[in-house]
Order: sequence, then structure tokens, then C-alpha cells
Amino acid sequence: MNYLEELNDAQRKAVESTEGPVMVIAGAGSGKTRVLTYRIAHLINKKVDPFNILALTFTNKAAKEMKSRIGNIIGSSESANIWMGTFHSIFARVLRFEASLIGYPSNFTIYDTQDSRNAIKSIVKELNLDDKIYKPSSVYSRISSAKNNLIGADDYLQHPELISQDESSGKSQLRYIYKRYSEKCKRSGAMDFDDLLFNTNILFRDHPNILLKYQHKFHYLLVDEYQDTNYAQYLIIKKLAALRENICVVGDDAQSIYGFRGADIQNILSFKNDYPDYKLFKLEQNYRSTKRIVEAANSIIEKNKGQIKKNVWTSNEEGELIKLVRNFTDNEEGLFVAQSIFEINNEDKNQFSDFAVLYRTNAQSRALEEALRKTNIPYKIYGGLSFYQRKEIKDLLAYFRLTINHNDEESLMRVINYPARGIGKTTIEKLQVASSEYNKSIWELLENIGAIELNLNSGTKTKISEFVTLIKSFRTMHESHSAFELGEHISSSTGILRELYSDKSPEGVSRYDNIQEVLNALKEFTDSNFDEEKSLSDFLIDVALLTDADQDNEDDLNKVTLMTVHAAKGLEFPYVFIVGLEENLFPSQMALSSRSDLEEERRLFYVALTRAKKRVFLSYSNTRYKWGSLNQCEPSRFIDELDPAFLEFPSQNKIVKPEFQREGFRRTTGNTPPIRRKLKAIDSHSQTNVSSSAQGVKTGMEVEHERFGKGKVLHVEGDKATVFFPNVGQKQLLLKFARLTILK
DNA sequence: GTATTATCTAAGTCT
DNA sequence: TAGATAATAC
Repeated sequence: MNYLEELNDAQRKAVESTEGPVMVIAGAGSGKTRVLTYRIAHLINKKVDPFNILALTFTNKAAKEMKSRIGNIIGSSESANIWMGTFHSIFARVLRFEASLIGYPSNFTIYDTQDSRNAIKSIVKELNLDDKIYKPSSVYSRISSAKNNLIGADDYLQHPELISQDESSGKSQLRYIYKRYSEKCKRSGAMDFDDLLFNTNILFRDHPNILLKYQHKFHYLLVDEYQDTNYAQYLIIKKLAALRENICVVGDDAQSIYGFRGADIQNILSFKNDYPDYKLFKLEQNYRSTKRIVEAANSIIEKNKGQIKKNVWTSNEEGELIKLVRNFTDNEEGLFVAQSIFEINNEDKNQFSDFAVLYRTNAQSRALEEALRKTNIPYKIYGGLSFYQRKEIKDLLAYFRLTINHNDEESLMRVINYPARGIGKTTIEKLQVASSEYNKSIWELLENIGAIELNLNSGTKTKISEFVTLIKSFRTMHESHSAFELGEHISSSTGILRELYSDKSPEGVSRYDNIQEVLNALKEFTDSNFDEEKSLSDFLIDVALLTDADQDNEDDLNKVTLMTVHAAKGLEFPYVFIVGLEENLFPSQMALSSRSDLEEERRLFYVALTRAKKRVFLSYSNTRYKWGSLNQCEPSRFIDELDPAFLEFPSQNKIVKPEFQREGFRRTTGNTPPIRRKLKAIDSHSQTNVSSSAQGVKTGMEVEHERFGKGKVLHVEGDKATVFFPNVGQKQLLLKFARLTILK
């Protein structure tokens, strides 16, 4: 087998230990994907039926790529049969088969976050609660984390701890919202993202025979990015693996960045308790990045406590220093990025696709986009307001969803009067009241609108029955026509196309084009993979579970990539820009209150750094627009934490400081720590040379450094000082960034 | 019931 | 700043 020869010792062992529990701790860039790929290929080579392999990946794109790589090794007819995908899409598929057992229709709808929030919002209204206190987003995240910990609505009602938490945060009614929300979802035949995992657990818990069936089906389990699994996912895996224990998990505790959605590093740490005779392999050699990048990243991650011991190293070349750049505004930061890309691209004959710009929040993309557009640099953005979340798309999809599942209330509400057909607010309110009064779905009321006394005038009733007939006709057509034909018919016969076509504004035109694009996607979907079922409801599941990283366009080759650090997980680029390195942004303000949140931000920064193969650029800005007003910012603590030995500070920026309107200024709140205040003071007149005397550090002084401890200043030159620390030896420090306290 | 205007509020990361 | 919602006029 020549593919085994392409692996180093640890990788090879991880590939060949096919039987029994295996954990692979894989440092950044250590060939994790390669191990997973070869391991699956190896299994199939050993005559394991691909049908008996379940591989859980973090994005659908990763699954697709891995499948095609495996196909290259062992033949694509085999690899096509592997069950490979994200947790959500794999178990959505399982649930479709088994839905009736847990009281759902097999054509259930998947609610996205917006649907869920809307549903919660209407419940808060129904219960006459204050929507300032019960904000849909916060209620939703509370319910979400309950579900991720397998606490159902009824469990929640009897959970003293959660109830008292809610009471002390002034949200004592939360449990009743949760209860109603569950009921509403069930009545609508809808599952939200968390339900897909929650209900899979319910299914396996309450139907041991079904669990057994899948245990017999999946002889071999592989889980990628294990550090980012939450409790619900952990338990599904554990149950499925219980029979044969042929489970292989791959992860890196240093890259755990999804704590906010319930991911628990403990899952890695407790693997050895669940499977005492497990085999552990550590992949520590980094093949991706230069020495300086690897070591700089190590210098960051070592600030975190409680990690699995490992020593990530590389035999790659030294590489260049990490360049740090300060900007006065976020727009200037964008220009810096654009300019640098332009220059590097010119001198080294690189592709635009060699560059990635990573940021903490999606909102930061705008300034970057603008700068790249101005400089004519092609780019693509992942995430943010994705294509399928645009209003016109959601409207069309709502018709699709309603056709498949008439009880889908969120979709119904979206389209019952769009395009306007004379069923207005008053009517809808009456329907909603009646719906909770009779405990019937709104669709059921609509269907029997003639038989129910709702105090509606006959004109409205006619309009309603026309609407019902329309949707039912789509349903009938669904039986006899392809998904694409149906989609086309729906978009024209509902009047959506006509409505958008008549809007000749640029936005209107682009909305019309977007609808056409959905239809194209649907056509492509219908035409692909003849062996799999390709109905409209399959399409809807695919669309609902697209991840941010999944979008892929043929014409997106050779473009600069813009994405959040989260979305960049698992990817690599020769040149990486990490922008917006400011306190309260990266690390996020909300992470500052707890140590563990801050450590997660630090891991996030670690992930960002380790995406780079050749060079890293860090940048921050002194001011940034937030919510339309200007804010002052301070450099991120993570900059201070990087070992300065790996950093290149630019000579003075040539850019002229723009004038700010005083009124527009809003001060950042909170107490500025002394060091930061000092930094800020230096920053604000840093056009003049930063002299050592600004901080008063002089040769011969005794100083203390936050990390290196006490030391003696040997030499000062400009803004650089040479200091001897008994603990760590001699260090070159930049006074601008080193946290030096003068002792004597 | 519908269209237009004024006001509010959100944006932290993802399925 | 921009999209969502409430208020207002028709």
C-alpha cells in the first residue's frame, strides 16, 4: 500500500489501528485530514463495506472533499456510499427515516435561527410578557443550551437549579416559554437545529431496537474536530459506538472554539474514562507553517491553563516575522490589507486565492470589502448574511416548505399575505387567537375556514380558501413533477417573480436574479446524483443545514477569502491577515468576564495564527465604527502576549491622522488598566518618536515583566531595551509593548 | 387593508 | 448604518 508510505510514524499508527477506541490529538497543521482520509481508505481496502462507515465532519464541504480524496485512492464508486457529513445533516437523515416513532412527520421542517426567534417572539406576545426582558435571542440561547444538555421542556419545568437561575435573572417565566415553544414546534412539524441532536437522543433512548439497528449498521465511527462536540453529540456517538467500540476521534483541545454552543473540551479529556483501553496518538509535527508562525502560536497558547501536553514543532524554514500594523480607522485598516495584498501579489506572482483576511465578527467585513473593491482586488465572503437568508429567498423557500409541510407555521406566516392578497393583520390575529384556543394549527383552521366561526367577512374567507387551494395544488404537483419543475411553477404562480420583476430599482433587479439563482441551484440539485432521492424536501434539508464554509462557486477561484476566524477552522492559506486585534473586539467584550471565555478567545487567536503557511499580518485600529458611531479602541492583549521575538513592528506609519469630529466620539467604557492606558498615551502622539524616556526605563534599572519576572536593563536604544531576566535570560523588548514595571 | 414615514435597536462566534 | 417595527395617512 503506497499511501501508507506518505505518512509519518504517528500518522501511520493512527491509520493502521483500525480496531477499538482510538483518540488522535492532532496539533494544528499536523495532517489530521490526511489521517482521517487514509484511515477510511485503509478500512475499505481491508474490505470493510463503505456502507458500514460513519464519518462525522465539521462542514459538509469537508465531507465532500474527503470523499473525493478517498475516491482518488480507492475508487469513487466505493467512497460514495460512506455515511459522511456533519452531525446535523447525518442525523437529520436518520430522523427522516424514524420520525414517526417520536411523533414527527418524516417531512418535518428545519427551523433556522430566525424562524425560532420569530416563534419565540410570538409566544412572548401570547403570554403577555415583556419583550424587553424576554428578548427572543436570549430566550432562544437559553433553550438551546438546555437542549444541548438534553434537558427537554418538561425536564426544565422541574429543574430547580435552572428555575432559580432564571428567577435571579428576572426571567422566571422562561420555562413556560420553552414549554410552549416545544409544543409549537411539534404542532408545526418543525425541528430547530438543536432538536436534530436532541431528538436523535430521544429516539435512541426510547427505542432501543432502533439504536441497535444503527449500531449494527455503523461498524466504524470517525469523528473529526472532537473538541467541538457538545453533550448531545457526545452521547449520540457514545451510544452508537457502544456495541463494537470501533471509534476514532480526532481533535485538538487547543483549537476548541465552540464553547458558546455547548462544546466541551471535557469530551476529549474524558475519552480515557469511557474507553479505558483506548489508544492515543499525538500528531505534533506541523507541516503547514514556518517555524516563526508555529513558535509564535505556541507562545500564545501556553498562556492557557489545563491543556493536553503536546509539543507542536516543524522542520519547515524559519520564515519571516509576523508583521504588526496600527491604523487610525477601520477604513484605513482595509486599505492597508488591500495595499499589502496588491504589493505581495505583484512581487511574488501569487494568486489572490493565496490570501485570507480573518476577523472576529462578520460586521467587520464591510470596511474590508470597500477597500478591496476600490483597489479592484477580487474577493469572496463566507458567512454573514448568507444567500439563503435574504428576504426574497426566504419567501420563496417558505412556499417550498409550506408545500412540503402545511403545518409549518413560520413559513405560513411569511407567505400568507405575500405577495399581498388581502389577508391582513386583523385576520391573522384572529387566526392566532383561535389557534391557541382550539389547539389547532393555523393551517387546520384555514382548511376548515367555512366551518369555524371566526367573525371574518365572506371576502376574506374566499381569499383564504383560494390560498389553501393554491398550496394544495402545489402539493399535488409535488407527487408528479420534479423538484425543479415544481419550484419554477411556484415562483411564477404565486406572483413572486412578477412582483420582483416589476421592481426596476437595482435592489429589485438583484432580488429577481437571486430567485433565478435559487431555481438554478434547484435544477442542479435535481440533476445531480441520480441514485439518491432528490425531492424538494431533500433540497430543503440541504439548504437548511448549509454551513457558512459550504458555499462554493466555480467563479470563486482566485479570489481573496474574507471570513470569521470560526469559519476558517480547518483551512490554510499562504498569507493570512488577522484584523481588528482590539480589546473588546478580539477578545470580544463578552469574553472578558470569565477566565474560560477568555481562554477560548485565546484559542481562537491561536486558530487564526495557525491558518497561515508563509506569513501572518496582524492589524488593529485606533478607532472603529460600531452601530454607526465612532469608538476608540485599544490594541488587543493578545498582541502583548505574543513573544516579541516573532514580531516585526513597522517603522512609523506614513499615513496622516484624520481629523475627527469631537461630537462623534464615544469613549469606551470601563476602567482602563494602567498598562493599556500607557499604551494609549503613547499611541496618541506616536507620530513623534517614542523615546524610552516616555516610560522612564533607563540602563541599569531593575524592572519587572509580567511573564519574564524581574530583570535588569542592560541597554536602551530608541524604543528597544535589552533586559536580562534571571529566569529566562536576555530579552530584547519593545518598550511600547512590553509590560515593564520599574522597580528601582 | 395597504402604503408611507418615523422610530427603534441591533451585531458574537455557527448549525 | 440598516433592517424591523410601530405609527400614521389614505
